[in-house]
Amino acid sequence: MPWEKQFDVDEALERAKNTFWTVGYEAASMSDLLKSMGINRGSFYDTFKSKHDLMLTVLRRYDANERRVLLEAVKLDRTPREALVALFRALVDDTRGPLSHQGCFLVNVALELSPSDPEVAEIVQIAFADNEQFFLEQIRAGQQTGEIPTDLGAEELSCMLITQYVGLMVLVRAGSPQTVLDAAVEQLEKILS
Amino acid sequence: MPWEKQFDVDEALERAKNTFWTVGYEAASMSDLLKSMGINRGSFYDTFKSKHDLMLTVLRRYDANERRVLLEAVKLDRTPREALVALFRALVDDTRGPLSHQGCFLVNVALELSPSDPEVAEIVQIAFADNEQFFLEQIRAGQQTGEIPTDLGAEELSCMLITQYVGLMVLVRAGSPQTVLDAAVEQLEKILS
DNA sequence: CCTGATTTGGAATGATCGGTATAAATGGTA
DNA sequence: TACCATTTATACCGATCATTCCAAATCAGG
Repeated sequence: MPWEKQFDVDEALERAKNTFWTVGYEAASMSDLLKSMGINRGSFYDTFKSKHDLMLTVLRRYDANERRVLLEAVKLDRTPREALVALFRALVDDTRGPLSHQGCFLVNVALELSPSDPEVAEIVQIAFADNEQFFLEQIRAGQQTGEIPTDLGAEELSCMLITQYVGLMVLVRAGSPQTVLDAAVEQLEKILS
Repeated sequence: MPWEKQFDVDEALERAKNTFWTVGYEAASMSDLLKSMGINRGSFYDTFKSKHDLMLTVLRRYDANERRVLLEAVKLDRTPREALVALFRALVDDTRGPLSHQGCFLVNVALELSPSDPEVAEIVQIAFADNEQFFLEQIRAGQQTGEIPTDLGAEELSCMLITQYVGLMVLVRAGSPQTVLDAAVEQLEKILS
């Protein structure tokens, strides 16, 4: 089995992400991770160095491959306002299905590790700021075409939206009733029109 | 030293809360807890039964003595709209000071334990629903006196407010810039007038 | 069919986990 | 002062923690 890796690194990272996502960083033991990743101890420490480094790798991968990709996907074939609405609808619709009540990986990690882990905190803050920037761009574009009212300050509104984004993800994970999530998004739509 | 407890149970719970609040449930070891509570193992298991039972006790105590008390305090000498504004201002002002960047104990626990701990989930859901009810009452009262616009649905708005509440607490713990927190609250004030 | 670089599974590491057991210390009562 | 219920401090429990280590297994190049 020499000369090349016997397992798919990307697939292993994907599975590690799911374990961290479901139970959190501290509660995910190395045994849990190795089992879900389908590799053995030797391979793990050779390839990923440590549990902490694994988390950083997984987090950066999620940020690039999922968070940013979602923002781009939601813009396709949509006006700015439609893009914002579609994003928030997608967030609360993820509640249905087998992976429900998991919330957002980034938000979960932010709350658990940010205060004690500067490297995580930096990744989280850049991601949050980037989301806020995305909101700001959509709001400004929507205000120019007239589909979003201009009597609301774009900067303040984008800050409220990032707060709403994070809040919704917590409520989803905490198991809040679907009616509450839907109502919150509905109110948001009203404000944007 | 017999005949009566040698330590203040309430004081011990207060200190336990601070430890859970700072590092979370999983990351708080029994050694950490005993040290911060200032009691020994025997006394602990006699009085509090287990780490898990301690968390439930602390959580219920926080809910009754701090969350509910804050809602009542904020209503004193204030109109409904003023009460809502004062509450959100207080949330983001807690960032300053030595206990900053801790967020809300209830929100922290909700995200870490709700998916895996039904007892915690129930306490959290009742607390969130009670906060939402508080928001709804203030909105309706404010709409009757005319200080809050009636073109916004009170139910939807209260759902958005509980989402904002939770979201702000996460951003505080994640270390978001004060400007973002202030802007989000400012936007909220605009919507309420 | 060797050789040797590489990965494998799993044993072993010391530390720490939550929780229990116990014996010494305590101080009001008799 | 002898008694005794109670709390104290600490030794100890098996389990599990993240990590290290190593011999056995593997297979391309020679």
